[in-house]
Amino acid sequence: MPELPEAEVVARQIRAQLTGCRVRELWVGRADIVRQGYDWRPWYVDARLDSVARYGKSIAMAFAKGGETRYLVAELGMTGLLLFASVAIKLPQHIHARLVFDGGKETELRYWNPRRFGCLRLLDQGGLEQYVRKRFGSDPLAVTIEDFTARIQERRGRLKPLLMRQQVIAGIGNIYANEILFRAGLHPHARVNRLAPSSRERLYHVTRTVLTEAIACGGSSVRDFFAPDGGEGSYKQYHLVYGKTGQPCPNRCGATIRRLKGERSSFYCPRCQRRR
DNA sequence: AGCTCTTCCTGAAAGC
DNA sequence: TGCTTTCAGGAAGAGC
Repeated sequence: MPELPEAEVVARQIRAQLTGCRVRELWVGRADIVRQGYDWRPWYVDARLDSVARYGKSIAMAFAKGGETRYLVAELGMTGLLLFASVAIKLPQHIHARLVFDGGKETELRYWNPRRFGCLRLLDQGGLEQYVRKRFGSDPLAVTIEDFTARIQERRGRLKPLLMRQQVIAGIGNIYANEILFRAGLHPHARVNRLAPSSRERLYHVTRTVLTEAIACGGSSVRDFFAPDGGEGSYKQYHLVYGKTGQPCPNRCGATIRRLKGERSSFYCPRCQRRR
């Protein structure tokens, strides 16, 4: 499941490989995968890929043509991938869209998504701004410690859902939320507004460290994450709690990792992550 | 505001 | 072995 680090790896590879290339064709295999702007497909022909950005877990490609800029935004959902054609050839099913650039096989990008929790959007400048404003809060790698703690302390609920709330902090999903909370020594159900200032600051730094390290590793390939070039991320080997129910706590505290019931897989150490 | 439940969807894994 | 059932999960929306 691509989260911020995986999306960042995807954006970087596309940026390196395809920036400046001209679109020959935008092929869409199933119309319902394009959630917004389906009728704008023809515009993209002959446009050039100008830049690639990441918002939370989404990847936004900016195309330029005749002084105008439009965007193709990809939400990967759980199982979505953007793959260069040479890689996608191994995954013939579930390719819902293809972006064909001038220059042959190495310059084709395919959107693969078997479960289709995810979509594509074709947006103009205003559409992109609205999309970003509505859905994405602060980027954890760009936000200052002051903004981060201010955003957090005014909230009332539990810590883990807040950390995964895209409108507040954008890009963190279940895997990294679990890893961050363990490393910060904070319980998933800790009350956000009762965190000590030192805990909030620790959370800020741990979040950035975990995400930065994960990006440097190329992300986590937990089930089926592949970068556009087919590479797998290696950060999974540094996971301390995710998917490790019953195993001894990596801090050697003597407790075993638990999984909270009635909730989407929260993995934590009951001794190292106290609720207070 | 925040919490829980439901929906979307497919393939892997578990159950019989 | 082969069929059926369950489950996982990001995000959005409904209802409380």
